[in-house]
Amino acid sequence: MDWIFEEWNGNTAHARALQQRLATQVRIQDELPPLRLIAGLDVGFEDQGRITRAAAVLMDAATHQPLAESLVRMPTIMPYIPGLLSFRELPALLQALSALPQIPDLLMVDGQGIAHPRRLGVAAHLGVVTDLPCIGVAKSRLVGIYDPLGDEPGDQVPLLDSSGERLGTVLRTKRRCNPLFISPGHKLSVDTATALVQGQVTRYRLPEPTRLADRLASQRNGCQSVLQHAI
DNA sequence: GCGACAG
DNA sequence: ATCTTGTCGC
Repeated sequence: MDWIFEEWNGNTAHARALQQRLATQVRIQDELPPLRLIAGLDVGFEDQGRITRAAAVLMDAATHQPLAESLVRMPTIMPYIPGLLSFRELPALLQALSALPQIPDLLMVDGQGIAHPRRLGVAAHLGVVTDLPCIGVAKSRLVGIYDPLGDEPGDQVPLLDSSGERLGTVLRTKRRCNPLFISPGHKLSVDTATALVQGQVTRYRLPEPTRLADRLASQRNGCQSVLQHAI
């Protein structure tokens, strides 16, 4: 259990088995408590990947304004392996989340939710571990099939399992930009997750929470605060 | 066996 | 993800 957060022992079979057990705890539901605070989360790297940086940005859900932010750095514990991303990023993400001054009502993570080979993408894993509503906002596809989608912002098509099961939504948020792959991580449904993401999109491809977290976690353009009054 | 493959 | 300049288009 904790072995994977300590020192990566190369046992991918064990990691996959753990994912299958945790996927059992993912809850997909329509009801969602009133939300005032959303946290956007993302991870970046420094020193050629040896250092992992995780950023969390606390947002006012209604105004899209950042209220607080946190940035943590720690040694990278394992390499990137498709399907096992959460084990690589979760430790840092949990630290960044706990460093926020308040507990958010909803999390939006850069990566997949249940649109994953074993239904436990990083957003689903983080949701189960924290027991908070969580949405996966990925910039590209890991699994699933989908039909071509329109060019207008708001256009969307379902992301399906090979057996036709609904995994998420392929959503166009901006013209001439590749679509986003939205999937529930925990405590919400595909439709709720999609609507909530759309509600946080302004003029950019990414919804504000993950857009700001991405900006903060990224090594490029230095480590700038995303808080307005901080400039 | 061959390709696909979040970040 | 990250290494990197200019460049095409709104």
